[in-house]
Amino acid sequence: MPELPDVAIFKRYLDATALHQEIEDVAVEDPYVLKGITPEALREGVRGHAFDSTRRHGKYLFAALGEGAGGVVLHFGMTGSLKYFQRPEASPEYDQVRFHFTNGYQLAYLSQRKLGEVRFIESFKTFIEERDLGPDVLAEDFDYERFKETFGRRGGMVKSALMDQSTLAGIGNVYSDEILFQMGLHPRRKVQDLRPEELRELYDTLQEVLKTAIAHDARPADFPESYLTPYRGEEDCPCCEGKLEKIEVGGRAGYYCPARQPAPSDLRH
DNA sequence: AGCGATGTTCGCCG
DNA sequence: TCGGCGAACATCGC
Repeated sequence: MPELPDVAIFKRYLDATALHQEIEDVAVEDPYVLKGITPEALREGVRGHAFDSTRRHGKYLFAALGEGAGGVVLHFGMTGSLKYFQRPEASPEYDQVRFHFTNGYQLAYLSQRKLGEVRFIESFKTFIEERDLGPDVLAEDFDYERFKETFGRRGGMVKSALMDQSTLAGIGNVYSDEILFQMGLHPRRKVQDLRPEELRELYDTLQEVLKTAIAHDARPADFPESYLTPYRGEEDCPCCEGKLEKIEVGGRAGYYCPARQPAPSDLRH
């Protein structure tokens, strides 16, 4: 479930495995996942270089080749991930792009449903601007003032606003539900109806939830017992004796606890 | 066999 | 100009 915490773990994984390894070749299984570049041009761009640092912005991971050589942007869609391996029998299914290193290892970009993308770009900063991505919600300089400026101006429902990547970068369907559950905020509350202290608490909660997820390697099974995510799709609420509700918000399935996250008055009649 | 799924984009409408 | 909505993208699992 590649949202910010998952991509943060992919970043750590790439940093611990494929960094500083000379790239010998690139194999593209399905060019469909390559956007804006041909397999040949990608190979031309990376061969002989090494990934020398990585950066993450929201759900995007950038692996830089260093010294103005550009780099590779990875986006994981709904089903993407990375695997670093050596022996052919360890080769994963659904690999779309493989970077072969001179040490005999490969880094595979996997995407079972091909909704992710791989790009070759010059500048990550430019890419972020062109994509119109909002601030990364775990960036150093993303303070409460910044949150108020961007998110606080939003109209619409709080769940939809949290998931809008041009407002805030990094939060998707699963973590928006978790953030709202932890705070006890109904997904259909209007952003403009939030009291100042609620807006402040939302900022604190979203940071706390994302950091907690990363601290648990973005593995829902390891999340604290008070977390909703492992219970998505199940009936019983982890916080009380009641049942979770499933509703549609902005075309996405949202799960919440009606007891903990009371509906706003304008939704009752 | 049909439907839903963790993501993004685009066009249409109010 | 923004937000809501539905469809589209590709594919798999239930």
